[in-house]
This record gives sequence, C-alpha cells and structure tokens, in this order.
Amino acid sequence: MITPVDQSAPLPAQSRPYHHGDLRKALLAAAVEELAEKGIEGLTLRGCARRAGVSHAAPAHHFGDVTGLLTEVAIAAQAKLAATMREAIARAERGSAEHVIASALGYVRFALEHPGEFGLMFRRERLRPDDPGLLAAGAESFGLAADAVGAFLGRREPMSEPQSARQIAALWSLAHGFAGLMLAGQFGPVATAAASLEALLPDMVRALFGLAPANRPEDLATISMIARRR
Amino acid sequence: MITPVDQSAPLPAQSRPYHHGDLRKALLAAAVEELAEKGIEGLTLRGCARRAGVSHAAPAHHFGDVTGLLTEVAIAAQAKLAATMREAIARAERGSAEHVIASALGYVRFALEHPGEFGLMFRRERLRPDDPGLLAAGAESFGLAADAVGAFLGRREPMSEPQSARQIAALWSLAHGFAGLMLAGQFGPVATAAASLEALLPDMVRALFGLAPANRPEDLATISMIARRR
DNA sequence: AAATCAATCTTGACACTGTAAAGTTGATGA
DNA sequence: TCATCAACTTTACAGTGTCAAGATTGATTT
Repeated sequence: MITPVDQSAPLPAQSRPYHHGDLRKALLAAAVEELAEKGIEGLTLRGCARRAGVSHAAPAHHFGDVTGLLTEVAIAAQAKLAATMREAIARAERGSAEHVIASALGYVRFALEHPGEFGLMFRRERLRPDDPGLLAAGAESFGLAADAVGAFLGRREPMSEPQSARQIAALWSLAHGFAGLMLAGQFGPVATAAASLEALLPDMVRALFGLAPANRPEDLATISMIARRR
Repeated sequence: MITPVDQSAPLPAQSRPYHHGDLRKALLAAAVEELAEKGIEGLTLRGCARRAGVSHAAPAHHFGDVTGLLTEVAIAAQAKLAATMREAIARAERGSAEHVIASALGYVRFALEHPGEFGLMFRRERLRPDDPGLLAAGAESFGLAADAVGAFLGRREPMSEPQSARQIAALWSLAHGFAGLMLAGQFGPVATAAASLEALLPDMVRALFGLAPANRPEDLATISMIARRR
C-alpha cells in the first residue's frame, strides 16, 4: 500500500535560507493539510517535511518524533472542535433543549468537516494521550457539553449528580458514535449521510432526554433511506 | 516508532515442509493474535508471516495484499460480534426492553474484549469496505439490533417507520460511541471503565427509549467517577 | 569587532515496512 | 513418466521513522 511520492526537494536547495523562520508552525500546518488530503494513514513525517520544504530530519528538532507532532495537531484540533461547538450553541438559550442539541450538532459537524483531525484526536497510539496540553484542550469541549446537559436538567428539576453524569456520557456517546459511523461509511456515502445530519441527530437527542420528536415531514424520507442501507 | 523485532525465522528452515498445509487459516489466526497483542498500528504483514512460520511474501499468494488479509479478519470479527450479541440476547424476551439493552451490551462487550478487531472493522482505509462478504457479515449484527428495536417498538417490519429507523441509528450510535470512547481512554483507564459498562449502558438505552432508569445504588458512585474525570 | 555558542537544519545511515518479480519445490493429472 | 501448476522462497526496491554526526547561521559574549 505504498504509493509513489514526489521525492524531489520542494525547492532548489540554493533558493531557500538555511533557517526556515517558523518551521514549527509550518510543520503543523503541513500536517493538517496532509491529514485533510490523505487521512491519518497517509500522513508521514517525511511528507510533512517535504511540504514544509525542509529535510526529512528537521521535524525531530521541533517535535521529537511523529507522536509529538501529532499530539500538537490534536491539541489544535480540540481547540477547533470547541470553537465549532461554541459557534453552534451561540444562539441557543442556556438550559434549553436546543442548547443541548446544538452542542451535539457542533460536535458532529466538526467531525464531518475535519475527519482526519477528528479521527486523530481519539487515536491513543498515534499521540501522547497523557500530554497535559492535550488533556486540557479536551476538557474544553467536554465542559461545553456537560454544561449544556447540566443546565438543561437543572432547569426542569434538581437532578441527582449520577443521573446528570449518565446523560452527559450518553450524549457524548451518541454524538461520537454517530460521527464515527458516518465517517466509517456505515450510513452510506458520507456526502448523503451528512445531508441527513441535521434531520436525524436533533430527534435522537430529544429521545435521549425524553422529549417529543420535531421532525419536518421532508426529513422522513432521508431517515428511512439510512435504515434501508442494508 | 519502529521497535526492534525478532527477525529470525520462527523455525529452522529445514525442519518445516515447503508447503504449509493450511497457511490461509494460519495467517488469519496470526493476524488476530497480532491484533490482540500489538493493536492495528502494530500489526504488519511480515509479522503475521513470521508468526505463521513462512516467508514474508507468502501471504500475498493467499490474500493479495495487506488489505485483503485485514478484510477477511474483519469479516470473521463481524461474525464474532454477531455471535456475542446473539449470546447476550439469548435469555431476553423478544420485544422487551431487556432485549434491546442486551443487544447493546453485547455490542460493547465485544468491543472491549476484542478492541483490535473491533477497531479494524471501522477502518475503511485498511480494508476493502465494499467487499460483498464484509457487507454481508456486517448486516448480521445490524439486523440483530434492528430487530430488537423493531420488536420493542411493536412493529413487525422495523424498516418501515422513520421513527423506528431513527431509534435504530440512535441505539447503534450510542453503543458505538460508548465503546469507542471507552477504548480511546476517554472514560478513564479501560479496566475501570469496563467495570461500569453494565452499570451505565442499560440506563442510557432506557433513557433513549423513554423508560425510567433502573440503577442499583452501588452503581451510582461509578457513574459520578466517570463524570468527574476531567 | 571578533570569537564563541547554541539552536537550527542537512546528510547519511540503519532497521523496518509492503509489494513485485523471478526462482524452487512438490503434488497432481495426462 | 513427465509436464504442469499452485504454493512457497528469494531477491530487490522504494518508502518509512529515527538516530548520529556534520553544516550553517543568528545571537551572545568578550
């Protein structure tokens, strides 16, 4: 499964300065691009170096090894995920069902828009899972979802903590699993599945929180289609 | 990220016959073992060949390339998943809530018992996702869950109703996401998380289907612990 | 201003990988 | 008996991550 690669140095060796300037940032950007174009499996350290226009061993001086680079990419991805969720919940009233739904929608939207980065965030063996920065970055998006659930449950009636914890874990699992299954092609081609995101997920979340579905009639066809995929 | 490997042939070249006997089966078994011991990232074609006691190029004659081998491993894994779910469902009455819950429990149990194989099943880029055998094998476990949901919702033909389709997708997403997050270490160490599987998942499923939780008091501590992980 | 230093980047090497091509082996059918 | 052919090995090649050692350069010290 090794495909030929442009082995030539990206720039004539003479035309670029010996010192890059901000190689660290350039390598991170290169990694994100490689991730988007070729996926995790296709990303290589040497490929990132080529894209940044430096020798194959240059990245080591900034990130140690490949897991070091990917860890920092994952940290940035976590920040982007939190930003996407924040944007999604911006217009929702805190404590409302829409607030909870929006947080889940933001989560899945990020996954579909940045499948490579999203996948990387949960590949323990490809990064340093105990990195403090990574843990802190991950706590952000988790906090957004937890706050949404807590506010919603607290508004209706004071819920016991375990019940709220369970609903947080359930919401996260639901969104995470939905995203993962879509990206794995289990709901059909990603393109068609993405179209049904906004139709399906909100009612899933509503069901999880004991609320009545709010489907528009035109969404129903899409839903049936997904179920009939086998 | 390359760790040293026992490069010596597993058997003195003279002591084994030129023809293996059933190399195909031996290689599949070797792949499953490598998967269990080293995970997907650690599995290599040459490693499987070494473990089976043949030359590194032998697998090509039976599986073409590495994706061919992994596709067949994934097919077998799908069958195991269906078997685990069937076993979990066996004692539950069809149409009951326990029936639905058991199917989800079986799904997640398989994931935790065989993380490597479970992960492989959803790695499109590492196998041939359109392989007819793989699709057929995947339809088995999906059918079990779909039937459980359909029977519970009181409809003979589960696919006919969008509502049922949505609940099937939601159940699958919930179980899949829960398994994935546990395996990714997002609920703390896998060992402790696994202990809370039976405590958490049933009530998650109950919530999804609008049923009251049925937690035993001793489960509550575990649940809080998970929510407090950050 | 000159010398030194440390960070940055390159070159070269090594062990490993997947895959292709060509050569061996041994069982099977004419 | 002997030709055939699938099963397996050997050899080779391009690509990979990582290490060690050398080259370059901007910054710091004298």
